[in-house]
Amino acid sequence: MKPAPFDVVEASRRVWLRDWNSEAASGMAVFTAILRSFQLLNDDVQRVMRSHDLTFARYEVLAWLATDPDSSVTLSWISKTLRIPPATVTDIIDRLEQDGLVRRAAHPTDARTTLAVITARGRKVARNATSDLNTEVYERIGLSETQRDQLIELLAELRASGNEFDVERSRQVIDDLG
Amino acid sequence: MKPAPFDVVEASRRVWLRDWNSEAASGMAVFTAILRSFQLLNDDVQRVMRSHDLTFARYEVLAWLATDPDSSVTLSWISKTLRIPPATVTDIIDRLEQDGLVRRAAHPTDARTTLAVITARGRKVARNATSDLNTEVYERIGLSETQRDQLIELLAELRASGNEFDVERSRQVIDDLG
DNA sequence: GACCATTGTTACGGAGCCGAAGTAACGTCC
DNA sequence: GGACGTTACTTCGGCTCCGTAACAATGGTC
Repeated sequence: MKPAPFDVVEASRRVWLRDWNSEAASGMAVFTAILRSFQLLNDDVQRVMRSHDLTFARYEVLAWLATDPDSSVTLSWISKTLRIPPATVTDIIDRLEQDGLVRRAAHPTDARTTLAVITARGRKVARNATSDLNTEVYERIGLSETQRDQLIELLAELRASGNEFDVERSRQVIDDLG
Repeated sequence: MKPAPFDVVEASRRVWLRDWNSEAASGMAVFTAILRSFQLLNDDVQRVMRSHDLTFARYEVLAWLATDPDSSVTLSWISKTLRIPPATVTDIIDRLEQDGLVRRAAHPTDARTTLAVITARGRKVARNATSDLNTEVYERIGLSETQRDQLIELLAELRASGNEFDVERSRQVIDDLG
């Protein structure tokens, strides 16, 4: 996509400062900047996804399944962790199953819950897609390592304050990964 | 929506550092952090939009029309500036027109182009929606003024390096606003 | 006047979200 | 051990936006 004729974030900010207040203006600028940055990167991500016959949502599920040592995960875990509505999880798993990348399995003790299990083919697809994402998008983001860290840190604070994840439990869970 | 059980960004980063390289890991973390921050704020934005019978895309168009002194703008300008595909612009204007918030008008000199003109009702709706967005989302973002500025600055650099907007022309255009 | 670019529209399928309803299984509390 | 509320997943219909492609009409250029 071609560049916009000007920086919409900065332009909007001027308008907001004129018509509203500085608190609203900076908040608006934060949201708009995040939205536009997302769109920018997402365009590239989608391109890679299409070349692997995936969508980002399907890829995300696959990627988590591929990293999990047990290679299986409950559908509700997917919904909670990736913040995907249950009805959409059903769609996604349907499609992944249909493509032979995942299969549904019964939970050993809880008859209500369904497990998603990655297949060998799914594992291969996940690995290839991630490899492409890395070289074609992630490694090309135009920021220094220091800037990336700052950005990640600021957004972590934004998310924590908005209760996007459980700050208390997070440390334990993550330490368990290592 | 309820918080995720842990910080997915940080968890993914550990996995990436184990399986790939630090460049890919920080890039992935940047994208994921932006995505999740967007989702977090967007949930609130959508809530406000729904209460005004708008979508964010329709609101954005309306808000720009409301601030423009001439109150009219070509459809192609909308497409380029807000990065909305032409076919979607047609949909959006159709709906705004149907709701009586905007009307189409012929361009005075170029018979190919169509102008979108905001109505009095559209102006009122835009103002109310913005007011709610400000108090219910933008003014509540959990970052200090300094942090917001840092964040906006980092994202501006990310966008500029990704050619999201025309850096050269942007200064002129924005100075013209003031 | 021929040629190409730009503008907007139409049509089609795909993806994900929303809301609401429904089924089935689990857990708890009296 | 039965009633009740909760949790897990599915189904359905509708909506919005995207991607692609084709098309008509106009404008600009050589």
